[in-house]
Amino acid sequence: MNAHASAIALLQSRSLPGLIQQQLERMILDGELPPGSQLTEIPLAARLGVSRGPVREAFRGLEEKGLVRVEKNRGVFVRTIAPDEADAIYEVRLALEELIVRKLAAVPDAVRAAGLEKLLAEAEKFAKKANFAACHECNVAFHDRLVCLTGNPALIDSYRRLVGELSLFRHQAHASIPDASSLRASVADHRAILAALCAGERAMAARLLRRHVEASRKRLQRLLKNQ
Amino acid sequence: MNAHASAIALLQSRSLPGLIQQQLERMILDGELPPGSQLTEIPLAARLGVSRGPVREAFRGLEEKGLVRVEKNRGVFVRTIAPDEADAIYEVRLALEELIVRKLAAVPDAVRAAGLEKLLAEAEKFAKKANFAACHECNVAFHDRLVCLTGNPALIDSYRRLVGELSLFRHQAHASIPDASSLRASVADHRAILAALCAGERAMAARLLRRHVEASRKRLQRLLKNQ
DNA sequence: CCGTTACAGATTGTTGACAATCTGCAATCT
DNA sequence: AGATTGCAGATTGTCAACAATCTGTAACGG
Repeated sequence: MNAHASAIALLQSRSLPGLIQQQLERMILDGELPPGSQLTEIPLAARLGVSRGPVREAFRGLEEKGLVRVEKNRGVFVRTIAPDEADAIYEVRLALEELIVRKLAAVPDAVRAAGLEKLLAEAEKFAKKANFAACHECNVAFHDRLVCLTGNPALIDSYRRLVGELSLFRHQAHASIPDASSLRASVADHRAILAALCAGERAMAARLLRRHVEASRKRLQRLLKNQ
Repeated sequence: MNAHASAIALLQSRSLPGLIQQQLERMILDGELPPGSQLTEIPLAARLGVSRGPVREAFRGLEEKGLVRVEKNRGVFVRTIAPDEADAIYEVRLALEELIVRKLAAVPDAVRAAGLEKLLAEAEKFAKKANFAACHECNVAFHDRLVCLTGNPALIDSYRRLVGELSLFRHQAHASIPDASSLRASVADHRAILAALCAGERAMAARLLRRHVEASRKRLQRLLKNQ
């Protein structure tokens, strides 16, 4: 009965275009559909076993979300992001991250109760095992957990959108997963940030986070220049 | 020929769903379609002289933009925003505004060259003439011009989205246009902020802006409690 | 009299078909 | 040979029809 209830809830909550959009979004963010590649309606609809209508509706949602670019009478393409744009996105992200730590440093108990150390421990485990994809996933999840802890829906939405676009840029730079040393540095940064937050040291947490984000930005920009 | 060229450009650039979305967006932000009201496909399609398909696509875009809420098999409704949510939105907006002034205070020449005084003078003129709708429009335009001056597309997008949602909340509170004294206070605030920006006084501009946004937030929250 | 159920109208969800547009290739002309 | 034109195939844009779902109403039974 529990399974039934959840199935019913799934059918009621998400419409078909919504599910298609979610699926495509995952594929784009995972890099299965690389930036610049075209999404053609007919093969996609056939592969998903639906008609073109719902697929087109999903496209509109993805466009508004900034993940695809629609060219009239030509087709829809996974969005490409110029280095300047990526820089601009990083700038906004930094402002939001500062808001996040400002809010979280005010509620250290909530941060401690969130069990973020476990996530970091997992990241370290993956790094040791050289499972860099999983490690990177943990690192992304860390930031997402932080923003979710703020409980501010507008902040969560805005932040996730930016992170998604940056993920796109990372794929475009053919660096879907950062290299091992970058990953380890990130995990260490996260540990320091978490410690500062749990101690309620707002200024320290903000400084660490700024350095953390800036380092990530520079790494990616340098990578793109070389390539 | 120039007219022809622009007509062609219009047809090429914007698709039919895009135009419908733009039109609906305007109507929602102008308060013609109040929060909570339903958008039914058939009458809308009939009124615009198109079929339901493009209208549905426009709905998806509006949903992703946070302007409507889609309930499966029930319909789409102009989004309503709870006071808590509005507060949360204000919080993010403030963080973005701080980024805006930080950036603009670094380029006072560009700010001076933007001709914002003219906009403020117009706002004052409208206030004197008791044309409060036009005055409010100028005030909104002032903020929009500021964010555009940053030249950061991600910042512009994020900011506009928040402002749109706040506009929705204002309509919902039956305060589509602030009262006369609020408007005049806003114009005065804008003058002070502009002066600080032109002088490159970053800290002063940030302080003024924070007070300005906070005042606006409190005004709206109080209004909603009374009503 | 109140709650339940069956039904009719209306609205949304999805589909397949048709029209308009684009793309690549081959034939033609200079 | 190189550029231009015309055409066939493929893809997108739009539409109208059909199926599924919801809403309000009226009949029915307790």
